Amino acid sequence: MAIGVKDIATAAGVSLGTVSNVLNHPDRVSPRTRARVEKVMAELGFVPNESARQLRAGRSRTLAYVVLDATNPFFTDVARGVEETLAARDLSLYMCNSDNRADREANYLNRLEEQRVAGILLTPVDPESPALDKISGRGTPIVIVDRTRAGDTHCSVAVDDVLGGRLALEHLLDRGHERIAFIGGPSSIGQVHDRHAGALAALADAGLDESHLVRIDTSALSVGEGRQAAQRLAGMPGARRPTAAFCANDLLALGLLQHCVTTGVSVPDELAIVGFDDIEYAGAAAVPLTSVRQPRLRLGRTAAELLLDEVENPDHVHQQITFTPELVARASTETRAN
Amino acid sequence: MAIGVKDIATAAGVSLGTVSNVLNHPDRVSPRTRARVEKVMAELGFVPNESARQLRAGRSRTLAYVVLDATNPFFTDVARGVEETLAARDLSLYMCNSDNRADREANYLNRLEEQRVAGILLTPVDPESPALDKISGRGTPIVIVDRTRAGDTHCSVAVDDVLGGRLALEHLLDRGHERIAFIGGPSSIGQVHDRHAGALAALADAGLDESHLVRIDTSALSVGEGRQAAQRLAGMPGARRPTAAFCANDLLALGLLQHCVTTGVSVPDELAIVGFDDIEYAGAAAVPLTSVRQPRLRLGRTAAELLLDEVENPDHVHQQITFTPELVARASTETRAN
DNA sequence: TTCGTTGATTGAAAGGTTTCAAGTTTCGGT
DNA sequence: ACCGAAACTTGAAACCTTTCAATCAACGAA
Repeated sequence: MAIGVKDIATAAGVSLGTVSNVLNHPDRVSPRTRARVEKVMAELGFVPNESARQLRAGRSRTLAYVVLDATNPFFTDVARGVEETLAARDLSLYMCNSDNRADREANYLNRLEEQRVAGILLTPVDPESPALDKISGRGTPIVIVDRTRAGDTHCSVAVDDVLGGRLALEHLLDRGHERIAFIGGPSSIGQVHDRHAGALAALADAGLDESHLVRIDTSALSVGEGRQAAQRLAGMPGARRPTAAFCANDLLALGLLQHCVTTGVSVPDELAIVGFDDIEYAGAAAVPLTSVRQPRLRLGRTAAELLLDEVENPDHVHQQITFTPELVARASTETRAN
Repeated sequence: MAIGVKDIATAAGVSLGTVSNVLNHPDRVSPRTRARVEKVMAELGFVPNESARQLRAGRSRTLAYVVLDATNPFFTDVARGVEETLAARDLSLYMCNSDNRADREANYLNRLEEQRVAGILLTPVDPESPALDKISGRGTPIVIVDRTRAGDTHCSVAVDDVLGGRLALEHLLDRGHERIAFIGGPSSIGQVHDRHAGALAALADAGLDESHLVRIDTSALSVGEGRQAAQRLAGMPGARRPTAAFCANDLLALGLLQHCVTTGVSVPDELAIVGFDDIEYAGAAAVPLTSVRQPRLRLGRTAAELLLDEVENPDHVHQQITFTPELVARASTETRAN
């Protein structure tokens, strides 16, 4: 059924090798035969079999980016940065969604390794997983995105989440808040852990003890979970209820904000809110959201560059790059003029 | 360097065939040898070469979804629906982003066909492109998502965009608006065209001529373009300025809204806004957005089911499924009580 | 003891491409 | 007309699996 190089060769009256040359080394073939072969290929609808090609030639023209949550605009923006860098080269990017589940991530990594992709960009569920060493040890380069990893076994591109957490909390403390909620979870997510740690550090620096940061745990970093957190917050007795919330990401913050707005809780007067990521929707929210901005596109571009270098450059050396986050203050934490 | 079945066979003291059987037909092999072979595979870090496997066996366990815009939450939600359906089966989904560019779409489709993926879900730049017939004609099934196509050459799952446009406009007319902006573009995007057509139809039904719908063209369906459209709107002389806007999707609507809020244009009093898609952020916006809801997850699930049927079922027949959109009214179009 | 079964294992062929050493053609120069 | 070099073209081997017909081993039945 399927047309192969052999059929093309026969139909065009040339040898297999020539057909292959038309495909891979057009310069080696005389213009006339090339034209003839190409015509036949078009007529017969020839589609080279990438499996066979890759099997024989050993190379691959696809990369993959395995993200924690494809529905989070933060990650799709990073992906856009990756694509920008790849667009120049003749490479394709497949995006895979681990949905923050180790089993799904493992599945995808397996598949990608079996497929012998040229390289993998990964925002890992657990950056310390030994599976990563195994995979890159066998020859599929991995660049870690939005996380760092102990040691210099891999390239990584990340943002200083601890600093980010610190910035967020300092901002709230500056505005006089002393009972602050940290909304995020599960804490197994590294980003959540680091941002929380940064918040605690800021608290300590301000001479306040940990009791000033009440932790509200969520089961995911989603808008829905943000809404639920809002209910829990609302259920607290007024005296103990926080006057501000630092959310581990913008999705949570948006959910929280939405619930406040619909239930008539005034933001920022009754509750100030800080998010994290500064996704595009943060500034457009009911009350424009103060958020800790990460250079998303840049993250993606840089990660892609590192990966390409590791793929193409034989004396590549691993690099850990860390970007600095930046707090963007908006209405959700404004103090009323008085 | 790389370990192959041959190495495993040697190390385990069995034949190639047996190693392959351990992989593909474990029941055919005695428990004892199976254990031994598996042990050796683990020790040597054997990773089957999918290219070779696919070349010989002819099957593939991956599907792909080529979307128009990976940063649009609408599409990632559809993708989530797809993944839900695929999760049960042992299949992987690769997401590719055409960014609404025909050349990138063609590139991806090419690659995917060369890779011999089991099937493709596609939200096409141009559903009538003959390329689609060629590809599916050669044996790679394609299901069209969020668009329909003349004829019954493919399965498709879509939402009635014309009806959606009509609903949006009827809603605005009901609220007394008679100078309405249609914000969207480029009109080469089918969804934009259909939604506009629906709007025009509603206008006609109301006995108003086309001049009541002023078209503001955008170069993409993004938040940024929405902000720009807002500026153009603001630049119009008061007498001719529309009192309401129907945006071809929620991203535009959010951008428009954001600009209004920051420049002090009151929504809905000075400008009522209707979006399309009802993405998660629509309800959480500065002014909660009235929007035309599409059943996103259901769209994805259904598309995946159709594709699986086409892949697995020899006497599959193509189906065109159309869902009905639904208007969700929120504050952005509320009429002030008076 | 031998035969027939069943179950486990084997080994060669096949799948579609690229590679590369070897062979053939072309062409300018004499 | 002939030579040598340069330009093309060729064909077989190799890439790593899976498949399947054939072989082998074991074991219960006759």
